[in-house]
Amino acid sequence: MKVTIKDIAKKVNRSITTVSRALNGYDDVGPETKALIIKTAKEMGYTPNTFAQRLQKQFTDTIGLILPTFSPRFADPYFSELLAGIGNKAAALEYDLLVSTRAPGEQEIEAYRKLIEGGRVDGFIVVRTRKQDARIDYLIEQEFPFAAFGRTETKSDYSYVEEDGYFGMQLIADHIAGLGHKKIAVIISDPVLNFTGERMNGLRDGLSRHNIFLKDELIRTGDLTQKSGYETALELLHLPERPTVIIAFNDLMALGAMSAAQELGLEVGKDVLVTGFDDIPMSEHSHPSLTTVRQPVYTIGGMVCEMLIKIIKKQFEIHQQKLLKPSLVVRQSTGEGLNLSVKN
Amino acid sequence: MKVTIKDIAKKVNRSITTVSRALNGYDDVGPETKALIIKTAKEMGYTPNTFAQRLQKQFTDTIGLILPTFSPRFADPYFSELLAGIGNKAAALEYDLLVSTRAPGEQEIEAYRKLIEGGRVDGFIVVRTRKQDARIDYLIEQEFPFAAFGRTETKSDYSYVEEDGYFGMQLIADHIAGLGHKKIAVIISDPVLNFTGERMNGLRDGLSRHNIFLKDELIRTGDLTQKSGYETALELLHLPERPTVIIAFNDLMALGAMSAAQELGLEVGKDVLVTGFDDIPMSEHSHPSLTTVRQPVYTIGGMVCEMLIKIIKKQFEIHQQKLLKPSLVVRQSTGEGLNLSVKN
DNA sequence: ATTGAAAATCAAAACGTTTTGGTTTATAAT
DNA sequence: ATTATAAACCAAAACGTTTTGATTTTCAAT
Repeated sequence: MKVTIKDIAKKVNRSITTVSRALNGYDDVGPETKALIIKTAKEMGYTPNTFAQRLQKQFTDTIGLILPTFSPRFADPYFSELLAGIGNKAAALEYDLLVSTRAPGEQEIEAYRKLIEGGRVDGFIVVRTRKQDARIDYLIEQEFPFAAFGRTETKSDYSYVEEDGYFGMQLIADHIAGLGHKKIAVIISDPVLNFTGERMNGLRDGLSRHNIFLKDELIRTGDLTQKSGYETALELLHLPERPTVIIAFNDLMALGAMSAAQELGLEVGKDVLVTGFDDIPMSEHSHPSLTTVRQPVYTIGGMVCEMLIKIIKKQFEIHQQKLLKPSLVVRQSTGEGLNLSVKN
Repeated sequence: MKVTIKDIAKKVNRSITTVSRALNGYDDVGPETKALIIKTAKEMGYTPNTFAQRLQKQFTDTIGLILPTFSPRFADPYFSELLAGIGNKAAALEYDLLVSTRAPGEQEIEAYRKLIEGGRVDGFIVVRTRKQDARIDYLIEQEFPFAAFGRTETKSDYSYVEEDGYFGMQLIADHIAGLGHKKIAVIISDPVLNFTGERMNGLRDGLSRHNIFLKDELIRTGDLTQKSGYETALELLHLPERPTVIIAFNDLMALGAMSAAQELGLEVGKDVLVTGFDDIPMSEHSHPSLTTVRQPVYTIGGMVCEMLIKIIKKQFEIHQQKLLKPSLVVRQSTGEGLNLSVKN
């Protein structure tokens, strides 16, 4: 049988009020009773019943995270790292993390609604924001605490952490332009996602400063998986006028694109350059290694989590908005240090 | 303000008992009152307070998952797919999923203890079992419901789902032996993990049937990340008598090993064969594509989750133990269809 | 001796449900 | 007309906490 506050009260011959107050460090209980209570509580192995606490205190010490699963096979190193970042910070700050997975759409909002109405979480972390984001609209309308990883086009009055995709893509643009390439193909992500637009603008503006303009025909949309990167690149590389650069909007697609190029017998980094975005761990040890934009996902996860908890605790009244400057990581896929590899 | 059962009771002029019973489908409430109650509940947007329910009913409808994070950068597609499998099944069966991440060790058990004592979860899913698994020992001792993905060496009386690593590695052994290779290197995983032993035995036994015996020098331990696969393979390939096959204990390390080989100018699938284990999505679209053993992680996640929920609901008394037969997926990294790739 | 303030303690209410063990009302059977 | 049965309903207790608003005790100051 679980030990309750009542059992302790009986044992030390005090009221449950006193026990509760002693355990919660109030100063209106005598020093020796307090010591005694704390000692017996430990001896009896007392742990407070969370649900009773939460029912009474009207908050949950839990944050919700509903992962948008796009493809059926949701195998993304990016997300597991983000999750670890969020989860570890939450644990450090003594919060529970309630995780759900839901495909974008009607069901998704329903999942948010249920958690809110059931009083199950104190706030949400919203990830992978869309240009028009029903989740954010809903949460703002409900005045429910949340923090987002990413911005939206429409609303702006909420707390978020964002890496500057516009800036990141300019780094790529400068790098590629600096290498003298002009036939540039792009594998973008779903235009519905906010970062797609950001990155696209950054890329366009960056290239145009070097008088390079993208051809519509060379812009294709992938779904952020390696598979789609592979397939899209295959199409691109079969075009009569083959592009010499493929810029992918994330690493997974870039890795897929490299495979496609290699399968066609092209040397990546020479015959065709490939760039990614994210810098997942794989990108450092792929062959060739991938030039990409570093986004410290683990850290970002922690930041968003911390931000949300501060919001929940009302530790600041104006919304926090952090824009992180990513950095360029130049590797072999754009020709860096390729001469190092020698047969045997 | 949140709508409670009391508000509804007041509105329809019935007791809260009746409202509760109507909402829970008891048959001792009149048909029209029942209809009325259900209707007003919907109109007022009533959602029961989960904590009150749980406090009263003494169960939580929540399952716990504590992910063992080995490396600081926890970016593993395998785990995010597993998580999706578990999460979606949990949602389908109306259970919450409480996720924590914790490095193996003292703190880890502490995390289990806290969730149990606080009455926060009805059961656990234990993943990536160790040969001697303190988590499982603890849960058995506490008689707390759980289901594991993986077995242990010591205890056996509990429910689990396991893919047959012994069998899987025999498939690899037969395949490799059939190709006539003898200089075989292995990148194993941490010997503490249960599947390491299983797979090793399968590999040894499989190869010995073809009169092939592994050299100790060619057996190295990695940590399941791509990086360690890369580094270990580099060592192996620099050995005076270079192995012609590298068998890695998971796909991530295999992909790293391929990069290493390629960096040394070796052609994977010809100069050196590489195999993995898991069949993560990346493996199909790497270059060359990776020969591996398919493990349906998403499905397994769902199975373990379902199993646990059945245990919680006491839907069977003897422990369920499922051993899945994995299948071999032969691809280019062991020479399959390599002739297809043509320069331009 | 009385008063006042401070220290220590506690009974009862509250949080929002479900469950227990009824009671009331209507209807049918004697 | 009484009794038994079924249908519809409900008051109160319970789950395990925290909080509110006391009350009691102690002790110093008058």
